[in-house]
Amino acid sequence: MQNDERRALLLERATELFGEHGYDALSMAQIARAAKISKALLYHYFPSKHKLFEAALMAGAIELRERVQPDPTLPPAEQVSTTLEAFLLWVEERPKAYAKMLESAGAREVRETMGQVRVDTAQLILAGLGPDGERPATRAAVFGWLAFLDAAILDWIEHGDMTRQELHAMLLATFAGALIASGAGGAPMVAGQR
Amino acid sequence: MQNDERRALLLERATELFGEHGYDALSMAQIARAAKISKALLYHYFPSKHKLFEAALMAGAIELRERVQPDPTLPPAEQVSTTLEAFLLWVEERPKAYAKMLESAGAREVRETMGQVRVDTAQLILAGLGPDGERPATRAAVFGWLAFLDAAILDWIEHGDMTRQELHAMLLATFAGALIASGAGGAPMVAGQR
DNA sequence: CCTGCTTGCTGACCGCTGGTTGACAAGAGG
DNA sequence: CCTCTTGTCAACCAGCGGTCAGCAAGCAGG
Repeated sequence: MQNDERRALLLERATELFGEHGYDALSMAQIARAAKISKALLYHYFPSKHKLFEAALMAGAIELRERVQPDPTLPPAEQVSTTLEAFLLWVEERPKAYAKMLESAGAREVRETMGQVRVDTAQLILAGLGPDGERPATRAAVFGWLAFLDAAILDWIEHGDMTRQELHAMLLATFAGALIASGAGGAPMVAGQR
Repeated sequence: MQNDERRALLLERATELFGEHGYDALSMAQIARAAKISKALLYHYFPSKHKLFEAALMAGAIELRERVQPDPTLPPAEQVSTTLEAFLLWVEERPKAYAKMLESAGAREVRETMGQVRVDTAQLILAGLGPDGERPATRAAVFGWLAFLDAAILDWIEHGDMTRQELHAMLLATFAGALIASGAGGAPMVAGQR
């Protein structure tokens, strides 16, 4: 079998399995068994479990980024709203996998990688806030809100008793509230995509 | 050495080490070596790593609960404010250990335990909110805010460029903002201790 | 046809982890 | 003196992430 073809196949299968079991409940031996190859061959294509997970994560992140790309012709507040909506739609398509990915963020080996993703996202939002984005309280508020976002989404997925529209409105209002609470003018809410 | 005495000593030492290294970066063999006993003896006192961690966590939780107990003679809004202040003071005394505990929450084996702690905390806050506490959006908002709280605290610990007063004001305003965003009246903010 | 090199692939192994077990030493009570 | 309980540990287990020597097959050159 060709090198690239097999690699792509393995990545696809691994992505699926990670989304089903999470990072630390899934062993390399299991992945190899599911793909009907030896563990050593799996290590031939991916140098470590951490890197394999990263590759699977990045594949998803690229697709997500395309889907939530804000429309720069819209006013800033609209951009935030539609980007958030696109994000929630994306989550709604794969709720269990998203939940497992959030869980996996706590695993020792991938904590730093996932943390970096969050830092990048926060930086994007902060950059859109202009000078307010440099104030420590605003930085903490944006980090806090990203955690709020994920926790609220987990609750949404788990209980299933809210509409996407309700959640969207609550998240958006909380974002504005957090910015105001941090002392930022909260004026030009420019979009931050994920 | 007496049974209870040794057990207490081991618990103390383990609490210290967990606060220093986190759950998954610390092995039972290391704990045993630090206490100058064999691993098997450690397992004689605590049936599993998970239970040992739980015991260490509970010891801290009891102390914390005493310190943040709200004064029921104060008006509800005051109770929230002073409880939050007491909590931040507690964190400020052991910032690194608190951060490590938050990190440890992601480890597979203790995730459920830590999740339960958070559910209990949320329940306490929701109970204080009266009828609004039963609305799905408010429940999600409270869960979200608890995550906001921890993320903002991590940012505060990591960067060290905010005063406790600033953080306190930001967290309190965000809490009110989240409640309003969830559609709750936000009126009688009754205290929820940790 | 044979030889030799590359390439895809594997079984067996390593050090570590959380967790278990059988046995030894010591003190108490008869 | 014997026995029973209690504290203690070395040695072991299966599973983990990760490594390595070597097999099998296809292709090139003589």
